[in-house]
Amino acid sequence: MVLKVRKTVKAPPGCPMSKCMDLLRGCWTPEVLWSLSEGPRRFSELRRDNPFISAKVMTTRLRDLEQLGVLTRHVMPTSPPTVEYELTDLGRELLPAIRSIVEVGTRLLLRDSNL
Amino acid sequence: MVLKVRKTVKAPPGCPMSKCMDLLRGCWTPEVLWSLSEGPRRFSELRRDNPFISAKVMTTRLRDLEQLGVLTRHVMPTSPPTVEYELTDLGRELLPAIRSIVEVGTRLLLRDSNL
DNA sequence: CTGTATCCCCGTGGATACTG
DNA sequence: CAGTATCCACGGGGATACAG
Repeated sequence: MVLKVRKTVKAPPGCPMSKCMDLLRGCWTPEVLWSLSEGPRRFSELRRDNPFISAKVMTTRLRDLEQLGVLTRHVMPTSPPTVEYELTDLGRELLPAIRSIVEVGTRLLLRDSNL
Repeated sequence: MVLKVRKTVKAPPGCPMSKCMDLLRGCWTPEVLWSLSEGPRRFSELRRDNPFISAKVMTTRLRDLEQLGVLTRHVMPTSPPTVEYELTDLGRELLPAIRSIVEVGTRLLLRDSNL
């Protein structure tokens, strides 16, 4: 076994932009958070919301985001199991940025179709 | 020589968020665009603005962004050479999203230091 | 001053099969 | 239902040296 010594630093700490981007890392992350913006959702619901995200990636993103304190994972003792994900306060703080991204993207798409 | 046949599709076309994120690809991209938000800048100025971005990556990002129509590259016939980069209209449309990212990040940083 | 050319590492993500 | 386990491909990015 080898310890990871390598620095993973991609941007200097203390920079506002990277502070935010670090939480949005992974090109599917904004989509997942967006799905959660209206309230708690279950794993299968998230998958239905984003049919192009594989189960593996979905799980990875959710685990990472949980680790970062962006969302919470709540397992209910049912059978079959039910798991609910919900944004934390920190997660909700990211929504304005994501909303901007969506708005800009929407405008660009409209532009395209009007050409 | 091998032809690239593999699909590079990361998100379905027609999705607003990916429409915007495609233009912001690369974790240094927002920083570069942010540096250009106040007007045209030269290569060396951009490097000074973002001392953590290597020359190679800076060039790569600038070339990609030029290709995408986000900025223009203007070479002046001086010696030594002078090159100026400037946002296009499309590039300026991305600024609101980037501004949001910066704002959120700033708020998170302030929070941290107030703890 | 404005880049190129290598080389290499690592994270993200796709595909597929399998599980409690 | 809610994941895991593998394996693999690709692209971004760091480091360093070199170039017109």
